[in-house]
Amino acid sequence: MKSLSIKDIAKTARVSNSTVSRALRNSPLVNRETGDLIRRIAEDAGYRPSAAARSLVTRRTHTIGVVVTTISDPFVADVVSGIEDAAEAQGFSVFLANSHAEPAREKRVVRSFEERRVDGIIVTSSRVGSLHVSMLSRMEVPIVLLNNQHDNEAAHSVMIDNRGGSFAATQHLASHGHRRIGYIGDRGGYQSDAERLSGYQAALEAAGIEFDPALVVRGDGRPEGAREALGQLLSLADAPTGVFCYNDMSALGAMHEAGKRGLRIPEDLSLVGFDDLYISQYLNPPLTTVRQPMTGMGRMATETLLRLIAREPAPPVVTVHGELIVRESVCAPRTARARSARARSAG
Amino acid sequence: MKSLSIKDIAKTARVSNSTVSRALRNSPLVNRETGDLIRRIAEDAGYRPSAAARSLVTRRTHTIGVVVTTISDPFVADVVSGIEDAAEAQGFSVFLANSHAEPAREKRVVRSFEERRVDGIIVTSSRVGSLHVSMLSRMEVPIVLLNNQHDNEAAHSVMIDNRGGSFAATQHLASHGHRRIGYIGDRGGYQSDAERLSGYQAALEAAGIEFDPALVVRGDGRPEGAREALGQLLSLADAPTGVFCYNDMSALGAMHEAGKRGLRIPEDLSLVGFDDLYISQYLNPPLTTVRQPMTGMGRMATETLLRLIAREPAPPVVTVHGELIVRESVCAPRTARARSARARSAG
DNA sequence: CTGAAAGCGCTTACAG
DNA sequence: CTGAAAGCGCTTACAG
Repeated sequence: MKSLSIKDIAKTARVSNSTVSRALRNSPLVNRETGDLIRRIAEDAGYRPSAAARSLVTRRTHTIGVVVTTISDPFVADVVSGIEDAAEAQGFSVFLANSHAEPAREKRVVRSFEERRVDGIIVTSSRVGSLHVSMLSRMEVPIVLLNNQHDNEAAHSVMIDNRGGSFAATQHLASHGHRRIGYIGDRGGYQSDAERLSGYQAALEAAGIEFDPALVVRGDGRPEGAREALGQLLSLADAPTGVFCYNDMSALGAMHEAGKRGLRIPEDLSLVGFDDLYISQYLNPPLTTVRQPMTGMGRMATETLLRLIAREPAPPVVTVHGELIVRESVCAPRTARARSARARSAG
Repeated sequence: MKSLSIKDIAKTARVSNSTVSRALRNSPLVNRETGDLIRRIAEDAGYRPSAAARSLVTRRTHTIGVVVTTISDPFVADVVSGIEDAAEAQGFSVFLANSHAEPAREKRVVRSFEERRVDGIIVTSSRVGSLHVSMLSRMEVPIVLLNNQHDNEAAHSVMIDNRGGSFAATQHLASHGHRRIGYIGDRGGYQSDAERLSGYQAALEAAGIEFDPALVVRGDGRPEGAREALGQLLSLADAPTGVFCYNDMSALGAMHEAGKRGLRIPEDLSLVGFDDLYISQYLNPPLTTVRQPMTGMGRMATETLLRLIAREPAPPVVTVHGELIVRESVCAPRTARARSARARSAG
């Protein structure tokens, strides 16, 4: 039951622990034949060196801690997939922890990562919570933030170019002739939300469209909140004909709400999302959106982190640019007359 | 930089290491005041006991390893969320590893879990790969399989009642008057696929509908495969009016393909899924499906595993029953005449 | 090339 | 209630 130790291998190989240790790490200090013998014995016995014992002396655990709000979020899941792939490729294991944005939980997670002596930490799309600023910067290991929602000069980060992406999305709507363009934001999105709003405004300005604050409403980054937000937009006297949504989940909710109200996408309402979740291409209609390379960003975050762990230089901020993926949720707006006729018959 | 050890705390508290160790674990063997003092000193210093050092002597790491095919799968992500929540609640941390169903990767993952001396392992919806049978049963730690695709008597498991769920789904279609009911399976689904097929057949029989092998086609459990599979079904001379899909991802693909062909759901084609992914309620139309309590199943798997780790008795198999969630993707089939009329105009 | 020894940071009988 | 000592399973100067 009890697993084998280096001593057991040493005994059957009739050498010292030191030699076994060296042989197993393929040290050139060991005689070729002796090394081969030891490795064969270890292999046959199914010996597995204890990572705990090793890390106790090397002071490296080859583990990284990943904190997410919730792994149930498809965006987060993709990011984590990229993180794990990149980590595994370099012999690192990942501890995954949900924080659910609960301060108490975040504290426990950080404590646990400290006790486990993770070599580094990645924090994904952190919302409020206690993780910020002080707690993170007090930590002794490198930290990489991915799409974090608050400025944090203490840590390295991988960020999507929110402004550029939302500019492209909004411009796409404008280029189809939309003049009344709404924005459904995320009230919990902080920095991302502010930046996407700013890109939206810049695109309006570039298109010579006056910014109307009434066209900016906020959901919660999920379908439910977006449904309500779209409702507000549609109750406007001069409702938008196109809407840019904070993310695809919001666009999904908006699509659903529009359907409930008998509005067709894109004929009655054009919609653009942000993220390009896997499912977005299969929606009805397929969603036009700004692609975030989620697994790629997870990979980059890991690469930055592993570089920091190895005390190699790494860029403090890597900015990733989204790509507008044009599908079928945008078309030219209907004329006002056609719209009101339809509204009458639908009402 | 170097983190504090028990010695540092002992020194400033002017007691021995042993006493610090005891105080930190709230041992009743320590004088109340001394204990309080030690705990305060440790707290103020931000001391964190080394999990590695502790586990070296206790032979417990309070970690579990979780192997998934890919965390990008929304079903898997929800399961893992439940696993992590239940583990965290009991002071366990989780190592997450993608296997991507690659045998080489699976071997590395298992080796890594062995070296890290995880206290137990959960394997989710494992497809082929090398994890099965021998490799798993050789392991010295308890293992729990969740919706595993192969019989494995060596391990405990948490399973959805595939047969019951697909029976209900198929029966739901039959009860709406469908007589030509297709099944889009998952060619990589092994046991789950076989059981869902069996439930489908049982429901047909119960409804007095003769089983037609031509109505059974297989995708890959994802939208793409289902699109192709639906194409096969629709090319039949006597195409089905309703289709039960292996999972919601397949239903999403079928929905998309139907839309491309100008078929409306449910008027022209009724669809039922399996899983009840978060997004399914927001599809257009909202998907009727069999709910799998994914996070709950993750929790149960963890609870079973922790029980085994504690050497308490645990049920070898816990079967979870799905619930049919009726939404809007099923209605009565159109008459043959109406259908062919529409087919003509659409063609 | 090899081994004996010290030490990583804890826990836990054992003795007092 | 407290401490000295041994030991968990490794790695790594140090000496040969």
